[in-house]
Amino acid sequence: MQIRSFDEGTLCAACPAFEFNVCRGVGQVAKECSLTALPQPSEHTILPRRLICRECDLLEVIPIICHGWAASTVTLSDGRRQILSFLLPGDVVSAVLIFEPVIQCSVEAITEVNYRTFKRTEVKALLFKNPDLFSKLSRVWIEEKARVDQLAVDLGRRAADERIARLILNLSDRLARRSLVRDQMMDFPLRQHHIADATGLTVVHVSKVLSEFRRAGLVEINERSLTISDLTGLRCIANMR
Amino acid sequence: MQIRSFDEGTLCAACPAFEFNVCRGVGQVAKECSLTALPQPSEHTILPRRLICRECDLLEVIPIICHGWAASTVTLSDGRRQILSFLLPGDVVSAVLIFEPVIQCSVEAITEVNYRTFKRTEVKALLFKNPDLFSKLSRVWIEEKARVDQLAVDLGRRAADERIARLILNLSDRLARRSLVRDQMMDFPLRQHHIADATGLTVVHVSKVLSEFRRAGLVEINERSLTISDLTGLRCIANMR
DNA sequence: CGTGAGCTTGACTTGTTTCAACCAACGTGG
DNA sequence: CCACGTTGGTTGAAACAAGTCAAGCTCACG
Repeated sequence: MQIRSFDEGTLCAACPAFEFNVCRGVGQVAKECSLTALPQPSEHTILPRRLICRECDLLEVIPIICHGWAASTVTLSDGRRQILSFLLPGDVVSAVLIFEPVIQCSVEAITEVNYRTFKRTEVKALLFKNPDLFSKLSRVWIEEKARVDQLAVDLGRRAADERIARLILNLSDRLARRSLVRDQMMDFPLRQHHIADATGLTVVHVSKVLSEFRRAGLVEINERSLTISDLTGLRCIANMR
Repeated sequence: MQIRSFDEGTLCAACPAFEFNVCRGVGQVAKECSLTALPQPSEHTILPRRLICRECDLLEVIPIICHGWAASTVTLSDGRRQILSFLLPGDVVSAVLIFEPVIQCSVEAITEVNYRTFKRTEVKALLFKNPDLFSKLSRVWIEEKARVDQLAVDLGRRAADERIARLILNLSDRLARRSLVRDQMMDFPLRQHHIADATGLTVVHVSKVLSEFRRAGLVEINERSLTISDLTGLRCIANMR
């Protein structure tokens, strides 16, 4: 299964921001989302572990992921790292960039990542002319905020197994909305250290919990792909306990 | 020291959202922020521990705190609670409400709270006519997001004493911007359970850490007020370790 | 063939929670 | 007036979840 990429039609419906990606070259979609006014976005490809941008960078541009996974991260002076969100195909790197040129966290490619960038000034101008686009982008923005809120609750008040179970379920949901899940099986390029950094745990502990999940028949992980074998069980761990 | 209220001129400068509060009745400020088009906001006062709104409420209105402290909280089914932010005089309850009527967390008064509400439709309409107001509100929105991001990092990657030190310093900064700090002394209506819920710790542990801080001569807390006696020391604990 | 990144496992340590008891302040109602 | 419950804070002992350290394994890569 190699569906780390995007299915344009579906994504456009599931993920408002993605309209940016397809606003050129895909006639049908372009008409729908009235973004044809934007000039051709510039396209970039970067290797795993490389940075798309780094903390405090001045970006005159809004990057949107087209292909691959990335993570937005914050690193403390002593090396501790927190991943604030995983970016999937169709995600805006950060909706904040629409109004503010300086980004507060680094964005690192997990897989090979292909992304396109739009000039902020142009997007902003278009935004005011087009209330439909405006409401779509504000939804993106609101969802982004809701996810960090949720993350804070998870990190503040949930145990290790809950956090990991929820991470898996969240990713699975987001991938499913992009039609990137088939039979509970999905592409899963995360290393355990990504999971650790996203859940505020250590790699060692993540390994132990994941082994436990596997032993309990909840998930199977191999070859950069993950299958949820016991959805109910996983949900159960994720919600309560 | 009883400065839990606001100094209108200062707040208006320090805190864009506060202009909403003063847009009526304060001629000078009203002219500056061109919000006179908005009808008189409705005013409310509620007692400590009461809710301003609850999770999933449908709010056709945007509340802004004028006086007192509140907290926006999320509560899990088993009673675990996480405070996502403390709301001080001049704060919008949640910038999300400008575009989205349903609020994702409860907002609870800590002290007696006085707040005013503005109809979302009216604010929204005004927003499009007034790019200056727009950019001010987007700054509020961005700051709100930055704070949750920071919270997530703290909860994910920092130890108990760091979290508590940072909470105190953050509040002190925000109060200082509102001229509510004199000689490192500020009104501090938080109970230890608020600190616990904000830092993802237990009340017992908060008590221990705070006692430690007091013993080390970092802070003094009494009678609902807090003094930072050793700013450098506190900063040191907050940043590194 | 060596090197480095990633994963697993076990033994041990530590930070935080849990449980419990106790005290102080406060308001309420008899 | 006292008795009482409630809320908030403190402290200590024991339990536990997660971290640290360390060793060993696989795999990919040059």
